Amino acid sequence: MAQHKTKPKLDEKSFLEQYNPADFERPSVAVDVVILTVKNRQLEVVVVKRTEHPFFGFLSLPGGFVGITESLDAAAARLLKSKAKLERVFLEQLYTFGSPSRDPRMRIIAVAYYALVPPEKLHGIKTQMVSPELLLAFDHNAMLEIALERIRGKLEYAPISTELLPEQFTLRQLQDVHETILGRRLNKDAFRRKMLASGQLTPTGILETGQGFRPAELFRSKEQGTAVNISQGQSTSVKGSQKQIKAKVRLNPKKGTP
Amino acid sequence: MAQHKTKPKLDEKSFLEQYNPADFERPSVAVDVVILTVKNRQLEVVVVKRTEHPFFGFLSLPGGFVGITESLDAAAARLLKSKAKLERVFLEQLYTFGSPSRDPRMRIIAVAYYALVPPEKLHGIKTQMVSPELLLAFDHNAMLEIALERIRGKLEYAPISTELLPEQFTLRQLQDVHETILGRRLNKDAFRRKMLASGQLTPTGILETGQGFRPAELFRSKEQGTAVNISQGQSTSVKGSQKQIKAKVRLNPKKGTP
DNA sequence: CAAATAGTGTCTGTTAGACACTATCAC
DNA sequence: GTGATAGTGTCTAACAGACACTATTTG
Repeated sequence: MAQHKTKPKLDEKSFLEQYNPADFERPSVAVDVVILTVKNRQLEVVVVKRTEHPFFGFLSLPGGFVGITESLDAAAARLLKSKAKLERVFLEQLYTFGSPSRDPRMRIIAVAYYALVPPEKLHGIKTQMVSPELLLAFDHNAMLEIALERIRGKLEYAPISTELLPEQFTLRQLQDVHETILGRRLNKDAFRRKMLASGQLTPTGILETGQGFRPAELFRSKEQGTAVNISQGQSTSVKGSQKQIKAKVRLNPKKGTP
Repeated sequence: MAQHKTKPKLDEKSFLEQYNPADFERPSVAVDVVILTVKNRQLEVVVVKRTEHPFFGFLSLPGGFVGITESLDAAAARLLKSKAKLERVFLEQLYTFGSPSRDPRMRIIAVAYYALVPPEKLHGIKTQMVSPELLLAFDHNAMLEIALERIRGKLEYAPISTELLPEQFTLRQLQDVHETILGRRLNKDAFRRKMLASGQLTPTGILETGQGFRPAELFRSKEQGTAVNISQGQSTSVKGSQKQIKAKVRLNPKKGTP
């Protein structure tokens, strides 16, 4: 055997010798979070670069162990805050991954969560475009895939798409988000009708400006609250401005003067 | 406390410092299974009587700890077999419950599964009618509630209702199952049209007999496989008879002589 | 024959897709 | 005015609900 390979090779073996997984009575439980956003008609996911073995140098989803007195939801919210500085965003449990071989070090059962956030809240946070080429550590590609399936399905009956937009948005922006998630174009008229009839949107009477064409009315989502209620921190209102839209307070003539 | 044996030097200091299995308090991980069936137009769930504290004497869902080398799916399948003698049935992961106080003894994280089985497979197994009066131990009422939500939602797009019927069944039986799960009556014509158009059913050309009125054609579900594939045991075909139906092999005149 | 349910045909109301048209901004 | 998109109106196709009608069994 070549012994002179002095490169500090990952000493996984000695770890396993010392802590044989077969001796463990209990698995560890971790939480991994699929944090998704839509930016420029493109799905992106928050990733971190691994600095430890296994998958050293690979990208992975942010994750961490669940404290012994901490609920799963609280652990997910804590990770969201510590790894992506996110605090009051849509967060929901996704699926639990428990293959005995999913982590070569030891038995770790991972409860996956997914979060939806507008891109404005991710300044300075590392993201990657969601694509078939994206390679993640562990079974994190499976987690990402299941998260996408979940939101695609949920899009049809739950008002989750507004979680990916600023507080105020136009119907065109909302349609862009839907088209990006579903990966196909949608009918404009039908989309408008369905959204307006759903009762999930509140018209603000404010029109966007600065677009070079007829301005659209801004809407906001009816208060729904996040899926996971974190009873820490207080209700801070989200900034309602987006880069290409400068909302000017002006009544929609249609609403004001019939 | 110098040990006689020096700890092996590991490259992954941070990993060991943070997650030394000897120091890190880990939760136990259990699997609980919501086993549902429909009997006489009534939803029923498999329960066991607790013989230990806490909730001594209460009813609970069948459950047990996950083996250290066992996948979650395998643990659920094992419990299904040991507690209800069920082997090749629809089984799917539901949700993971991790409140630190959900078990007063110790921290136990429970991965809930749900299974759908025809009532014929539950001879000798204790079940309870699903009703608001049913009181279960721990957070098992929440598990049951989430299982019901899941199947109600899934009924609309997935062929899961056939899992609650014998291999061959009439459209009326299928509609009964749907009505029981949804808790409301459905339109007969629309139900027939939708089911036949869905491509999920295969007509057998066989008619039921002994009903005292015009016999209905028997259908079977197109092979789909169970959600959780258990690679133990072999493919045994399910008995196709139900108590009130004696299927006689006779061609459906409509199909044979147009 | 009567009773009871299976299965078919048809009308209607709702909704999504398609398309045409008008409205309103920046330039 | 021109260019571009917002928003409305209307026709059509697909489909679910409703109901009437025929078909087929047991007794």
